[in-house]
Amino acid sequence: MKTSNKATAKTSPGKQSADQVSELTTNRLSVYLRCLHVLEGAGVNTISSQALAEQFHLNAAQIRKDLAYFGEFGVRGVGYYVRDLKRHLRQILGLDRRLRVAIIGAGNLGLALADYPGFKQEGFEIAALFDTLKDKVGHQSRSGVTIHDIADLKKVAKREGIKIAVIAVPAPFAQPVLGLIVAAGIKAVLNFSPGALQAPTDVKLKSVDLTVSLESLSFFLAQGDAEEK
Amino acid sequence: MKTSNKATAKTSPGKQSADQVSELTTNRLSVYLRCLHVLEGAGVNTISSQALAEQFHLNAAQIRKDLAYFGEFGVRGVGYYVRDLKRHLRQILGLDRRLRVAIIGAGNLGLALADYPGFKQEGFEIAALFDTLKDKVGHQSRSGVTIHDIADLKKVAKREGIKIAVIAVPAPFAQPVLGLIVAAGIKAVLNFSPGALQAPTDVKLKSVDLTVSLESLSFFLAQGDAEEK
DNA sequence: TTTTGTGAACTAGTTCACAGCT
DNA sequence: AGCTGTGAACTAGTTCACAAAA
Repeated sequence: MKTSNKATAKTSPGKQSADQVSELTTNRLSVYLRCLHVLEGAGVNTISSQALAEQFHLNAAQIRKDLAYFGEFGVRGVGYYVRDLKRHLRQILGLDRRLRVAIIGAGNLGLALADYPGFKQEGFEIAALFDTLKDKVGHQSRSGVTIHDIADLKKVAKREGIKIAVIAVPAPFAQPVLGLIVAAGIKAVLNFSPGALQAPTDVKLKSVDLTVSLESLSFFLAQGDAEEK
Repeated sequence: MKTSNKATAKTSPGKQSADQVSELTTNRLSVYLRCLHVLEGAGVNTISSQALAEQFHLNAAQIRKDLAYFGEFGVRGVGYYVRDLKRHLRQILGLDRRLRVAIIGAGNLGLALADYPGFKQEGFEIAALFDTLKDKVGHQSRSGVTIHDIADLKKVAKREGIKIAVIAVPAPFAQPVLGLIVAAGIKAVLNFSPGALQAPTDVKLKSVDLTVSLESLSFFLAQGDAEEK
């Protein structure tokens, strides 16, 4: 990084400004971290962007550019030290701490997510489930997560230090539930219910819409059928 | 559509060329269709792109452009007829037929997806579950979907006319399972396991990576914490 | 020599703005 | 008058290609 850098006024000159990092970039950081896990497991100490790109079907220039937003982690002529870069990425992604998650909706999907092993892996901890049904409240998921009354969301969220909420309720309840989440002071939400939700700008809402995904696949199939004559 | 259109050689001039429609566009078509469901339910007969955009927080020009890829569905001075456009969108998305889906992996997530009501809604039908565990094979999900041995995937897929596969197995099995899916002649796959998979070009693979989604939220929280002083 | 970090070039996607149809 | 359909302008994202560092 040249110090005589005239353009693109960076707010904090050292690194970690993250002024306006695209979501596509942050998603890729997560992918890179997973690649590094694999490499570390294979006993690799150092990796070039080129080699990383080839091994995991990525683009070398993009890897370098994504990483360069946050600092100079590479060594010219060598590449990146796997352990070092992994540590940096975990720190950038905020994974260097336990992140407590609440799942709203103790139906099929909510309970499945609560027991999903992939979450625990990288520092996420399912701290609570919430539902409205009286005969679910007080019980636990298979893995031992307690189901609370959704009316207690704010109280339990504060007590348990919950930072992320997952919406797994039927579509008509999604927007009101989001309201409760926002009122509880939670700033990051992963939504599994179909349809767009409206959230304040200081709350990060990410949606996984299974219907849209499936219909997109259906479109692909319909096109294929139409084209082949 | 002017007939004196010189550039951008369309393969089939009438409509429905869909030469190279972006995935972002097809995802939005699915969103539009859902909006139209709502409007139809509310008894609305006709809607302008402007009104549609305002009501559902979309962009009017984008709606028009997305739709114009596939034909001239609007009426100048009026807008779009809700019932008509809905029918067109269902046809474009290939939803004017039952689409049979198989879920591979009868664990928590697979079983939850099998019973997910959102799927049945728009013509999708969960026709079969697959697993390797002998004590699961032969049983049924809560909603009555039979669990087959994954070794029978090809046979059952042919018999049941399965067009879409959903991967809900632990990460290490995802790539080999995809191999079986491809060998069974299924051309559209929705993958829930973390990590990138390699598929032939004639197979459409769509991945929902929960880890990436959560880590992206974590990044957002980490940035917020770092900036507020 | 090898490989990073990065301006420049390119490609994709979105929004504007308006001619032309109803 | 009202609204679509669409080139043109703009914005975002990706890839190239190379100077500078180790």
